[in-house]
Amino acid sequence: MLPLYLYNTLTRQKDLFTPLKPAEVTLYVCGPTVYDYAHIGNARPVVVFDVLFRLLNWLYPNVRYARNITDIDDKIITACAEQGLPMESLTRRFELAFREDMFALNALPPTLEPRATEHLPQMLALIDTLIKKGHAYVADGHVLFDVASFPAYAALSRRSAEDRLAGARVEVAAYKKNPEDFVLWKPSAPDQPGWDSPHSRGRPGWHLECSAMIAAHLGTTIDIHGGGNDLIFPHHENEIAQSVCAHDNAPLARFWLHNGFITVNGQKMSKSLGNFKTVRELRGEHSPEAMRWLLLSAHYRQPLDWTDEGLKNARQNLDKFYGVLRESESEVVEPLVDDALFGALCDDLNTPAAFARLHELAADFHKSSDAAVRRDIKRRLTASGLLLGILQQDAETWFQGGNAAEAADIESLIAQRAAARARKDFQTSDMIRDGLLARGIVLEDKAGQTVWKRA
RNA sequence: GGCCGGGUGGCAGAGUGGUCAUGCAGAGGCCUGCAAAGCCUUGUACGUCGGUUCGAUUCCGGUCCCGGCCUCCA
Repeated sequence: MLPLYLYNTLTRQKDLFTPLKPAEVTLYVCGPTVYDYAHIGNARPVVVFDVLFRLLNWLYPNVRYARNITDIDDKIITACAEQGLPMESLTRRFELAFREDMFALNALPPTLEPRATEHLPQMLALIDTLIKKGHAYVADGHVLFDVASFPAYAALSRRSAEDRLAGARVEVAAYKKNPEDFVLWKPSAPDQPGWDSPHSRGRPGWHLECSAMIAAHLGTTIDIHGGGNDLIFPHHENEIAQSVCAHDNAPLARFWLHNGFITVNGQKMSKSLGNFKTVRELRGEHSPEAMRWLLLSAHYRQPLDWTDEGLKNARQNLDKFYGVLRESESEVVEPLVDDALFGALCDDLNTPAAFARLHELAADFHKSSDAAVRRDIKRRLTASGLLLGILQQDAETWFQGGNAAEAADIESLIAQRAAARARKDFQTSDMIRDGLLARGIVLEDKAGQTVWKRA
């Protein structure tokens, strides 16, 4: 078994990964706040950590992967008020949309998708523990985490207390003992959703659900915690503070992984710039598989620029591999793990290097006329596709799409063209080919057979 | 201001102390009736200034840019 190295934000280096328990891996990734459609930036961690999930599943017999659904949050409350909707109808709708979009991107469902609203008792118990242990205090119906009680605070982001003070720009609420103290529980106005608690009718604070759900489903210390790099501070710091203080200094996670951000045409996505790209909208215009390819075409920690050219490139690349799989398609092959590709993924999920290996395999395929060699390469491509979550479609479906009536028409024209070519009537055969091209159909003559694809 | 990344050939994007990343685009060729696909060939790339070294894009230091976080955010 190849060793897996992962870049750990905690140590700022690639560390050899081994799970706490030999045969089980626990993975938690911060999931969506369900108040709107997922944008392409939301999709990056989903796809990146999906590759990690697939890789871990290959390496370990039991991987438990939890990705939370944040269905209580001030943004949700605002959206509901604006749209006049009950909270649950809004959150369930966008939770479903999220699942559909991520499914389209071929991300495997996590083992668990716990909802915040279904873990109020656990969150309240956690608050209770923190108060009892002297890490939290009640003020004005709020419960606040006492940052001063946790000297190791902000170790993940490596910010000293002075640095944090220097950077603080937020107005300090009067009920806070210290500016950095963060809310574990806050009171709700009568028209806002709330739950009864000893402190007030209110709702959980920002970071609490992750700590509570990790403890409830995965354990006190998990192997890997993932999310976008914007979450390092303060979200993950606060999760750590809550969990570590509640659990007598047991670490929350051993490996912290963070993905980089996406820009669109070189610009940060923002609603004011109007360049906000939702997965839903994009997958109406582009192949979701090409989107996935593009998402994996840069290393996950690097920034990724989302462009039409990148999508076009992704699609062309996929054409190449489906072209290989299309040849001798009737042959069903057993997947065979390619060590070079597997090794690239084991080196901190180096998907660009993995893609380069894919190109090498395709070139070897075309250069060889040996059936055994070609079969071996197909097996490797198939296994690689399984790891990366690509190349899972039927090749003809990839190239031709689903329209059976049109396909029959095209096949009939191809037959007419073949007849014309047989009698060396190239004028007619070229006319048919040009006519198809005008319809966006590209023909390829190979080995006495003509195949077609959509341009 | 503090913390953290990054500056690689026309573009995208890996990586390494001293022979190739890879893909797209471009040029030439092979194959093809012609194409398409594929194959072959082709490009003095590593912000800048110093240092270490036999040798640095790769290590160290300075410097100039760019980006992210510090406030809701994947």
